[in-house]
Amino acid sequence: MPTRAPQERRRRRPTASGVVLSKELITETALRLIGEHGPEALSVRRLGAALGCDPSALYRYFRNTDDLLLAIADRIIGDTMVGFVAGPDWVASLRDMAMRVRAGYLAHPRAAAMASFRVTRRENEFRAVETGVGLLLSAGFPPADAVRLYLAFIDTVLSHAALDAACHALPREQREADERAWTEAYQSVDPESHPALSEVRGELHAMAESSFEPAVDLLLDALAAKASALRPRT
Amino acid sequence: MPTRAPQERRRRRPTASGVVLSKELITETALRLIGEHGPEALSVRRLGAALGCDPSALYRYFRNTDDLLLAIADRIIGDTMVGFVAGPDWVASLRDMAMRVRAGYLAHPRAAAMASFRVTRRENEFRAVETGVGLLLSAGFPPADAVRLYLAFIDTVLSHAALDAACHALPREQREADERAWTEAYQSVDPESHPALSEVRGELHAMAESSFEPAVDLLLDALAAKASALRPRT
DNA sequence: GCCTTATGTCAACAGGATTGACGCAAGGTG
DNA sequence: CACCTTGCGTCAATCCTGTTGACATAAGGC
Repeated sequence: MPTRAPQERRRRRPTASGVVLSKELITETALRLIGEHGPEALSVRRLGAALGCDPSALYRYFRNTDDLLLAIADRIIGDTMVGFVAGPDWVASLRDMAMRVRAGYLAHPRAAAMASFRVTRRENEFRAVETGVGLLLSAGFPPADAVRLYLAFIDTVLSHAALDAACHALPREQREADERAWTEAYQSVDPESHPALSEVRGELHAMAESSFEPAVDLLLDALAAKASALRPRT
Repeated sequence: MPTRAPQERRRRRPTASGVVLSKELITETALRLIGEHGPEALSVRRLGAALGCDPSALYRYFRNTDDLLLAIADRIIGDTMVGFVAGPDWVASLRDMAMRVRAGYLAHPRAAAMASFRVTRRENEFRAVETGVGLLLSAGFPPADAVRLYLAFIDTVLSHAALDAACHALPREQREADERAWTEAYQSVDPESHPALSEVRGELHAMAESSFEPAVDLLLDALAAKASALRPRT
């Protein structure tokens, strides 16, 4: 008879409220907590209460809160990349990756704001790096360039996604006030002291929109140009 | 006799240690504290200790710690763009702007990390938009494009700077652990399941570095290419 | 059925932000 | 010069936070 894997062998004693804890249940609950009540709602005490266990029980599963945070971040990465398959067109595939990451962050705006700049060192991040670097290698970049360019790409994607997520996490009134600023406050600039702003006055409303797609497309343009410089004729 | 401005009229009683408090002294001390002892050294208690006053005295000057943080952020923005003048080369000028923003954020990472996603709508932001849009107009872009492209540019700069700042704001152990991950944990990948990672193994240390300059340069490359497509021969 | 040990619980600690009451002294006023 | 208002520094208290060590108990292999 096959012995079960060690991590499945672990005994899971139910808590006082009858729940059986697991890493998965904890990260899920944490994500739900953040989504419902904001990032400041995430504390070991509140998480324990939401799970129906003593706060200190969490330390049997995560070394500390940072460890928990990384697990949450990795779960978001995993969710966003579910069902993704790299196609033959590396630029289109990277673009698909970018749009997925953004969608994943927008689905959990508040968690994204906390975790977007961390290296999770976990399986899902592993796979994302593998995929992205693989695409750049397939484009013909040598390893050193593939790594550097992937980093520039993914950081742009992650940080822009975090920016979008942060905006979505703002209270509605504040977000609308920020948007109105571009179409109202900025309209009455003095042409003398601010000639450029005055000249583009009619277009400033575009500043209220997300720059995610333009920025990613500019970056992909630059990558494509670099790649075709590598192989002048294909 | 001219009456002094209300804010100058305020009485400033010296603290027990003889210091006379002010908004300026408090923000300066907070920045010094962060610079000397790391970002986690900023707490009301420690700030009070550094100033030689009771922690609660700070609440006479700032509504709460968030208010204090915004004051600090505003000071950083001001410092960042001091002395900047746009030159004739629009690409170089945008690059200069980018590097200044980053330097300003990195000098005070924690404050930057917390405030970088907000729209200030104050004079400094005003001037930055004026300058940046003006540079793109001078490059020959029509108003609508100048606005959209400036947005993509500045968001990339701001969000990458925030990303860098956020990494620098991490406690040292966490940051070092994140960096080590690329040279250690990621080294032992299975070549079978992760062929691309395995191929670039020797270059992964680059992932621990900042992608700010590569990303900004890629974006500027793309902008320059777009501009020269506008005016094939100058 | 026993023994090991994983794991949930409890109590405690240090340090965080914030607030309300208190009282000193700074400064305008007469 | 003396008085009175009030700005503001101080103190003490409250309620949070993460984290740890001792303890108890049940799960599961034998």
